[in-house]
Amino acid sequence: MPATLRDVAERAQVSVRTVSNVVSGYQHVSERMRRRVQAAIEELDYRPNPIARTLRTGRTGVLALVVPEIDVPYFAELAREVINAAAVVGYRVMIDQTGHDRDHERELLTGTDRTMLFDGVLFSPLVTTAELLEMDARTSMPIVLLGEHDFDGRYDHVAIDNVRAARDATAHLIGLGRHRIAAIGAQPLEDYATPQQRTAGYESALTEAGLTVRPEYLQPAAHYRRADGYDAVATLLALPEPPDAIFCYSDLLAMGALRAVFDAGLRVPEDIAIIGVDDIEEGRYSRPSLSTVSLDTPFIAQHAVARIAARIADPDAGAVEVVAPHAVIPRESTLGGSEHGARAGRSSRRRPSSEI
Amino acid sequence: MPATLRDVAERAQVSVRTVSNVVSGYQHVSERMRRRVQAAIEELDYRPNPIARTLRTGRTGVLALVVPEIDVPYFAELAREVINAAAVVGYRVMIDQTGHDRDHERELLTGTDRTMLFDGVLFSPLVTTAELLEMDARTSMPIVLLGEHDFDGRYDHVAIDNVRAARDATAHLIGLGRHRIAAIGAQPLEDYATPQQRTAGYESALTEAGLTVRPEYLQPAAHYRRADGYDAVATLLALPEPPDAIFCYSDLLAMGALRAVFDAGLRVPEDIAIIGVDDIEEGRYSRPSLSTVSLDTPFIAQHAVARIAARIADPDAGAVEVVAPHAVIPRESTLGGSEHGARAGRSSRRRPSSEI
DNA sequence: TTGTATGCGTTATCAC
DNA sequence: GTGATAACGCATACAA
Repeated sequence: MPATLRDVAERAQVSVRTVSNVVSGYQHVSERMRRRVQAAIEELDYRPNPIARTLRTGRTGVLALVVPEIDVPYFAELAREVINAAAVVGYRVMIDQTGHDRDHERELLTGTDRTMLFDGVLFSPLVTTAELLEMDARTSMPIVLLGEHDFDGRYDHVAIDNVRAARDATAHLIGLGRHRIAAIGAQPLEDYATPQQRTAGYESALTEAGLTVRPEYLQPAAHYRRADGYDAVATLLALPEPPDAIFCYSDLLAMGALRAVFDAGLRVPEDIAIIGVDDIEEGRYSRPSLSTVSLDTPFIAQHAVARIAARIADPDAGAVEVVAPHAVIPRESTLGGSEHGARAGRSSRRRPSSEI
Repeated sequence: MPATLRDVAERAQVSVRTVSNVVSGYQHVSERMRRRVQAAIEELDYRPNPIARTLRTGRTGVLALVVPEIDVPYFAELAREVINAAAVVGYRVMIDQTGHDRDHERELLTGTDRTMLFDGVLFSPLVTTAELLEMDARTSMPIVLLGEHDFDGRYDHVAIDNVRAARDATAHLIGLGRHRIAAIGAQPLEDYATPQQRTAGYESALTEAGLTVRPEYLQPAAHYRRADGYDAVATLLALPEPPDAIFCYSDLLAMGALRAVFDAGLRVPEDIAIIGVDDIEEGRYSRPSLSTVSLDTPFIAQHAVARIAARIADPDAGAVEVVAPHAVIPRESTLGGSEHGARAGRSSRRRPSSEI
């Protein structure tokens, strides 16, 4: 049976009020009292009950980070940074995995969920813009959206300029002299914002360069995992005129694509150049190392935590949008080279800037 | 202001007791009452406060999963499975990242941590056996150890037979006809159990095969990340007589090793065969695909959750040890082949068995 | 500066 | 089957 505040008070011959003051570091406590209480606390091995404290104060000190799948490296790396950033300002993080389940996502946002014990949620959503806007923003808890863009300003979010990122990636491929440029990751049946924006950027880069947009080069991917990238490449290679470059909407898709091209007996980048998005660590060690668009994950994490803390402090403040920088990182999968050991692209993590 | 039980009671003209009964699905409630209460609940959009419930019942419904780094794929994949397994039995999971900080680990175990709001912890430890045993098991919360072995039976744990796994991996390399077999991942300065056990297995396999154990072939690795594997290989290749095979204590080390061998202008497996441990998805797509010892992560997750649930239900029950099966999965990094497209080793996840 | 008393929203123990 | 009421452990308004 753990000791309570009252136990300590009895032991130290003081009131619970005083003990509480000591525990929460209240200023106006005499040194004598403080020592007496402190002694009792240690003798009884007293530790405050966070649940009771929360019931009283209404704050849990816990943030939720909601991601589709925690074992997708980008989300895992994001989670790592978020946990660290949150710790700095005294928050713990609870990771929630939606598994692409839209009901689960909605439940979290609307607060229907019964086990809602966090002060705010950092949400890396799949749910559509439309659905989010449908929700009554008043009743739901503090939310910061991650990675999305183009909301109407009702929610805080730390966004990526998806359109520009996609355009930059595609432009990089065009700059290499490629003309048959495919894209993997579109999701025509759903109205998720991110893939749509990336497709828009991809197409605008082609158009700007005077290249025609070929529908058969726009390969959908159910999820953004390696197997999806692998399968998409198989489809592309079966085309009468296969692409000579592929822009993958995620690095993980690209890892699958890399292997698929290899399994087809072709070379990267000689036959097909490949670029991804995310700059996960895996891509710095793969063969060939993966060209990518780096998203500044520490930046995203820090700003997300700062935003949610501000939102919790003042629920009525206006929504803020922060755009995280991105940068094209060319490596072997587009530049080639290093066919035996340049240790290319293994540089440690840089701070990406917005410039390409 | 969210509605409370009392609000609902007033609205429905019943006592709070009755409302509580309806909410928690109590049996003996008349149909008429139930409907009346249900209506009031919906009208007021009432949702029970989990904090208050927890204060009363003493149970949070939350488990902590403690791992060194969430962005290490093995832990991310484990986390995914644990979250899923926990959801089945009605638990949520809070992921805690210790960042290799032993104080942090100890704090979690001894319950010094102030924000302790979970019913039990699944612990994938770095902390030593000795330190764990020092702690007073009575005062700490329900714990299940993951991946460790050879405790004295005071803690539940879901273990891997690390010695055998390492021996099997090494034996696989020996079976290929390799004689200069190195190992990466030892940590001579610390007394972590896992690396010690793997080293023991590695050495016993060599000895059994009549090969000499060469100290210079036992490469330490500070952590188990790609960069550590990369650097260790550099050291091994500088040896007067470099190895012709390497057993890496984790797949992630192996991914770094693969790239390092390539950067040195050598081939895997022709010049150096490589095998890892964990069977992370990344290794099924790498070039060459990675031979590994598969640990049955779903098995580990399910048993861990079952154990912790049992422990929570009966804190005084005897400690139980479960040993998860493992299996050597040979792929291109030891077998070779597929130098242009066999799609080898891309089979979907099997249930590994203990047989090699 | 410290003590007393009330309430946070539930569940559970009694009665009826 | 349902109603009143006492905890759960803490923080704080109000008194002293």
